[in-house]
Amino acid sequence: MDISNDELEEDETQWESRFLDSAASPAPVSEASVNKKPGPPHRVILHFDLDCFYAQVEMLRNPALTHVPLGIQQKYIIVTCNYVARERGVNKLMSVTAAKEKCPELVLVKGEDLTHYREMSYKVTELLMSYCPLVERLGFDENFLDATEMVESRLAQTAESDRFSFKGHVYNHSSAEVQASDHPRLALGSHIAAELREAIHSKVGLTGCAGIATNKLLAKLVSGTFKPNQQTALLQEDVSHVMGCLSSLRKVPGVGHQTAKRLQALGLVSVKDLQLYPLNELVREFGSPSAQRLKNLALGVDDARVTPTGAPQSLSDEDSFKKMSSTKEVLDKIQELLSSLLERMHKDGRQPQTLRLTIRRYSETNKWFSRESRQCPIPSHIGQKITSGSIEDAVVVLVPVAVKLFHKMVDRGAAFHLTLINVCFSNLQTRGAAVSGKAAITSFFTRNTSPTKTQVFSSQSQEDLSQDADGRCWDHQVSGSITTAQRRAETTPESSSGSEVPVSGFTWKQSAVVAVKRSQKETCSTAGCNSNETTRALERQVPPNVDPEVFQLLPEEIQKELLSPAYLNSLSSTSASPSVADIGYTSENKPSQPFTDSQNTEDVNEAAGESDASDRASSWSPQCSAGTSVQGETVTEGEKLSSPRSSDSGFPGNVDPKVFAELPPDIRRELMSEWRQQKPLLKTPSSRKAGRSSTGKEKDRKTAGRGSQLNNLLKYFKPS
DNA sequence: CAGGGTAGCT
DNA sequence: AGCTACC
Repeated sequence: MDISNDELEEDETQWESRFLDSAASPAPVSEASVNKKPGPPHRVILHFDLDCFYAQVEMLRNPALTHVPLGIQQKYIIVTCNYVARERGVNKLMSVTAAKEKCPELVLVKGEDLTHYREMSYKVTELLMSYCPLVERLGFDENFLDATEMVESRLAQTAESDRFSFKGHVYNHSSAEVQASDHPRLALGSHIAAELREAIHSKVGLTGCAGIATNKLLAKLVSGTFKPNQQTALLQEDVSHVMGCLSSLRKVPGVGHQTAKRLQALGLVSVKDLQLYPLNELVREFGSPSAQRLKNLALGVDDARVTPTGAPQSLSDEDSFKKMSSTKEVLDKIQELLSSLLERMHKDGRQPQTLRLTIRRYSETNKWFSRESRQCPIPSHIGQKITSGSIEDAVVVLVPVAVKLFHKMVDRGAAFHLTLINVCFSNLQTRGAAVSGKAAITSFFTRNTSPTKTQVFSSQSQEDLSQDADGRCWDHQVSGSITTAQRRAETTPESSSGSEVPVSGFTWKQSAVVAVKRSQKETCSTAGCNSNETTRALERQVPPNVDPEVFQLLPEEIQKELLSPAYLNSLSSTSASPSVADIGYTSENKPSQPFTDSQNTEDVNEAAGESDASDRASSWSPQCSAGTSVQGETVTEGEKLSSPRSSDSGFPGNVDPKVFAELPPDIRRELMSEWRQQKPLLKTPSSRKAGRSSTGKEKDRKTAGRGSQLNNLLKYFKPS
């Protein structure tokens, strides 16, 4: 059976002319056919997969770990380990106890905080993007790169005698025996892969594998053929061999557990089974698009393009645990997660427009995997607190919102048993300001910056409300209370005045930890331990639209904050936007729509964003890309680097590819980084509906008003 | 599934 | 909002 005809060698002149056509006429190339069928025949796709990524990062951070068996631990499992540990029988996703049995000398490093992994991961992606914009991330440790145009341009420039060998392995062949001249594109692809792996090693310090093939599926399948730090190219003639070697359908990327089960129900277990199964029957089970895709995957056919990933579309933070069943714990956890998330969000520079809270409930009858979530819009005046750096203000306001979302899933007064909480910001809005671009770019590299100077409140949180699992704890009168004055003395020893509490030297997160520890000695909340009159007095003071129960759960300082004239004013000053009430303080039917009234958002942003150019110039100072700079050099073939095709590549339509290719690598990188910020807006699929209010001015706003260096660079761009 | 993320489709 | 998939 002739598999994948469409992927086999085609008439080259036809492809050449198509390529030239689209390169010559940048304008058209209907974006209608956005992610399918399009591409040139003969793509060259690279898949990069870093070796035991987390372990490598930890070994770079602490070279003493390099030669000891090392495991990266998240909770009770080893998520990955270095090769020393693997030699001793340790494997990925092994329980800590099993791993320690196998290898008692195993050194463990906690890997729950992903910050360093995320930073290194983006360094790799951005390095790749400095060579070619078509880079798609898959997790933190894998990247696809569409090298088609790089290959074509080398093909045009390289003498035949210079390109007749493969670098690295060739699947199923001893690569000496392969005539590279029969497979010039893949052979050149293997050279590019080798260069890029070397660049990753020399500039970021990480090793990894690569696969070279004609589509993503194949490149990925083949990349791990030879494992640490090697690469493998796949010739078309060996496609059926690769697919046939897969031990089950589950091994086909794109076929997950559920799909494999449904296929199994149809009697299909091997790849060959699926290849031979009648398409119409498949359509019956999966519908036409999915059926086609599945069958193609089994054949090694994959039309999916390398879709530039761009900046993340959401930021989330989560924690899992054996059991959480008190409201107090939930509140504390939400506060912890939100605090670190807000810090990340601030560094990113974009403004989240929706907040989502996800939980996983315990259930003995292995029903666990299911999660529930609730989300709500974030009014822009609150979002602005994040981008502007008022992180504490944002925490103050968002914690109760998140608690409210929690109570949309878990009844007050009902017992619960959670095993996970996740907090997520999404619907991220790039603002017109230079600030956002800079912050977002540097966010992946920069280390923790200046500590927060002032601490508006010390979070103690209501210890004892926690109480019973019945969840109604905040309703009872609690004895053993301490006085407000005592509490203040304990929680804010730095100052006797409650109004301004400067806590220098602590970041917010650190103070939060400190505060929580202190709070463990406390016995009750402000509300909980007050007499009836006091409680009523407080209730009278509940800010408009704030759920009194939620309000009472809050630390006193937060309550004060919410009652402050400044805060109350902020509610009314943005009359056109939803008040806090709209995002979940009141109980029923708020619109679950993301906040879409962008008009006044724009106004404010514009005002804030158009700071003068000199400010922005400093934002673009060189160290923005420090650490990964691809300084001068090595792109030895600098002039050979092919330029991205502007038409269907997803590359900004207004870039001049020739000019771009000639820019110094670090400048290219910077542009790519910048572009990455815009990319989500350019993406077709879902981001289209989100966030943008059909004022098709997006592009103009973005390209206008960037940093001065960028403005200089922008002269290379044709007006779109 | 474990764990802490992501993205896309429905 | 949930599911499926990927790492």
